[in-house]
Amino acid sequence: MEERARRIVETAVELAEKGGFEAVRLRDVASHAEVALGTLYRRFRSKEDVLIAAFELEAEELERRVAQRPPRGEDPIERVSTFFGQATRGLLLRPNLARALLKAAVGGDAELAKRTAAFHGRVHAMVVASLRGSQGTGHEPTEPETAQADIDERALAETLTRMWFSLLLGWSGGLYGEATVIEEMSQCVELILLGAEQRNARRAG
Amino acid sequence: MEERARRIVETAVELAEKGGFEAVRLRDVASHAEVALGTLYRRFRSKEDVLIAAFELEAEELERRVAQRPPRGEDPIERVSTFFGQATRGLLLRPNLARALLKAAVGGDAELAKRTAAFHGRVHAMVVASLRGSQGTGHEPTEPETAQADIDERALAETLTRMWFSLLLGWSGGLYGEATVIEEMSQCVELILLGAEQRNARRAG
DNA sequence: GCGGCAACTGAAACGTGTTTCATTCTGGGG
DNA sequence: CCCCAGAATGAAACACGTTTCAGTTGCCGC
Repeated sequence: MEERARRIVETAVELAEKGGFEAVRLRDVASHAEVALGTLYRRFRSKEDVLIAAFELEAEELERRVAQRPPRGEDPIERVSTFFGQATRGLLLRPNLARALLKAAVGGDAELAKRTAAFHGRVHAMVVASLRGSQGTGHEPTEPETAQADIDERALAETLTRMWFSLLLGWSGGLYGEATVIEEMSQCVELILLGAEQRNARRAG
Repeated sequence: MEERARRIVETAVELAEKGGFEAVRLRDVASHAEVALGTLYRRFRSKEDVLIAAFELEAEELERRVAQRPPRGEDPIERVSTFFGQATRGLLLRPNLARALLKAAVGGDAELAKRTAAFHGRVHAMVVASLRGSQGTGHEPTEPETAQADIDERALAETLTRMWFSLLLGWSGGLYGEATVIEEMSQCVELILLGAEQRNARRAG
């Protein structure tokens, strides 16, 4: 990321940490980042755009953490639950920032929704890795036989990621606390992975 | 709902149908509803507040439709899938309005998040009814033995409703079309209900 | 009727996201 | 060294959600 853009995003993060979405006033962002407002608008289409860029940084951080300490455990259910627990706790370390990022992620227009979808895609990859219990990037060559499983894994990961996002939105609205998000997410992982097992068994049988 | 408030919400719905969230300019709403802006702000805390009130009307409409033609079928999975299909198609009949309502539902503050949660609650009740295959309101007296099942049903319904909402957000952002929402939702219903079956079987066994 | 209080009104003002524009800077090619 | 296209700047303007307020209206108890 180019120097000015980086400063802009960093400043937005600082302000969001302190006071959430509303505290990120673009005039302040521009002046603290020492750029003109027009420059900010040359790089970013909107306030949401700036914050979604920050969300992408957050995703990178999560990827680093997961790469360092990949979820262990025998059971895929356990590994995936652990992953989401880790991700949730990491994001919610800075609650005001997290709320601001979520608001930006759902508040943007269709163009920005694609960038949010890309963020989801990065989470999927980590979920798939947790499912498999490998530290792979999710794109190693696989045997033809596992291609179908691949598709299924991806669909499961997408579903779980959507679920996670939805729980985070509930947290953001004050409906439940961090512990509830993690607990509910574990329940969901269990339900959905058990369901997938069962469905595959029925189709095979 | 009081006369003026009703006119305000109706006007907001009309404008939202035509041009979505941004087209609902509160000055226009007030003047078309023939009230002063100050009056609008006496009744509603914000633009989101007005639109969430509209969302509640939408919920009532859905409840009427479901009461008239409750989802049939032998299988709970089939009934719940049918319910969500019906709900999705009903909401997406007016896509601009639907997007506006969703944006309001996720964009509000903590206070409004509670009202959104209440909307979810109404959907839960319909999901539970579909699960059971009865047209009940969800509050008939139940035998003590089914109390535990009740809790489980409610948790399942909440999970499914969150899932639905999350898919609607994806639709709203242009990530997928109506058919995809319905299809994905069916997959989820299948996965989650099979998973619940399986989990209960394991715990019992 | 009448007084008074609460609601309504119209209009202005404010804050902040976003746009515009004339001017100034800057770095790379002649 | 000079030129200039593209980028950056500073400042003003605009749009719209939201707030404020002084004046008006309408209703309810007396």
